Amino acid sequence: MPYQLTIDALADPTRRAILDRLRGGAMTVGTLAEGLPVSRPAVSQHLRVLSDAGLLIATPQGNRRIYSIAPNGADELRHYLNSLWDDALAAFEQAALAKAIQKSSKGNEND
Amino acid sequence: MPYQLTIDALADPTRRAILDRLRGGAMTVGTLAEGLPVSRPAVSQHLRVLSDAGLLIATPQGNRRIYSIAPNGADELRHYLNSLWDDALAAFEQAALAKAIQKSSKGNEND
DNA sequence: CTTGATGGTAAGTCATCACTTACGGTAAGC
DNA sequence: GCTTACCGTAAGTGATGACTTACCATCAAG
Repeated sequence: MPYQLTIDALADPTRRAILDRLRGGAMTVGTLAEGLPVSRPAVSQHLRVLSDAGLLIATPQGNRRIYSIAPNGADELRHYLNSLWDDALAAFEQAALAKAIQKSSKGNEND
Repeated sequence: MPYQLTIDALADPTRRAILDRLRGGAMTVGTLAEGLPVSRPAVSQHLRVLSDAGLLIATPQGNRRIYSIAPNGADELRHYLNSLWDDALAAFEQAALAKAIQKSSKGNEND
C-alpha cells in the first residue's frame, strides 16, 4: 500500500487546509499557522506528516523553513483512484450489458 | 468539504480491500467477507461507511445484498486532487522561473 | 555575546474508530 | 409453520491520532 501515507495525510481537514494555503506558492511555518485555527506546534506536526507522505518539500532558509507542495506527491494515489474507477466503470457497463441480454432473452423465451 | 466522507472511507485499508475485491464486479456480503481478515459484521460496518460516502451501491436481491462500486463515487475527490496539484505544479514552475530570473540578474549585477 | 524570533519536539489528554461477540429481523427451503 | 442462511445493529474495548502547553535548539540583529 504505497499510498497509505498519502491518504492518511489527506484525510485530515487541517492538513488539507494547509495544502490549500500552499496552492498559490511556498510559505513559512509562521505565515501558514496565522491563517489556521490551530496552534503553531499543531501545524508543525501536520507539516511533518505531510512531508513524510511526500506531499510537501521543506526548504530551509536561514532561520526559517519554507514549505511548498511537492509537484508529484499525489501521483500514486491519483493513479490508484483512476485505475480503480476505470475498472469499476467497465464492470458497471458489463453488468448493464449482461442485464440487457438477460432481459432480451427473457423476451424471446417463447420462441 | 464535500469529499470528507470519501477520503475517510478510502483511508482505511480494509475498506480499500473491499473496493479492490469489487473491482471486477458486484458481490454479496458473505462472499466479500470470505476473502477478508476481519469478521462479517466488521465488513457490514465498512460497507455502511462506503455506502454513506457514495462509493458503493447496494442492490437487495431476495435475502442477500449485492454491493458494487458506484461508477462516479470518487469524482469530486479526484477533481479536487487534480485541481490542487495543477495549481501546485503551476506555482512550482513559476517559482523555478522566478529563481532563474533572480540568478540571471545576479549574474548581470556587475553590468 | 545577548536578545528576540522562528520552528521542531516532548508529554499528556480527549475523542474517534475499527474490531469483537451477541443479538434480531427477514427471506428461502423442506 | 419451522428451520436455516444471510446480514444489519448494539454494546463494549483497545488503539490511534489531533490537539494543547511547556520546553529546547538555531539563526539573525543590535
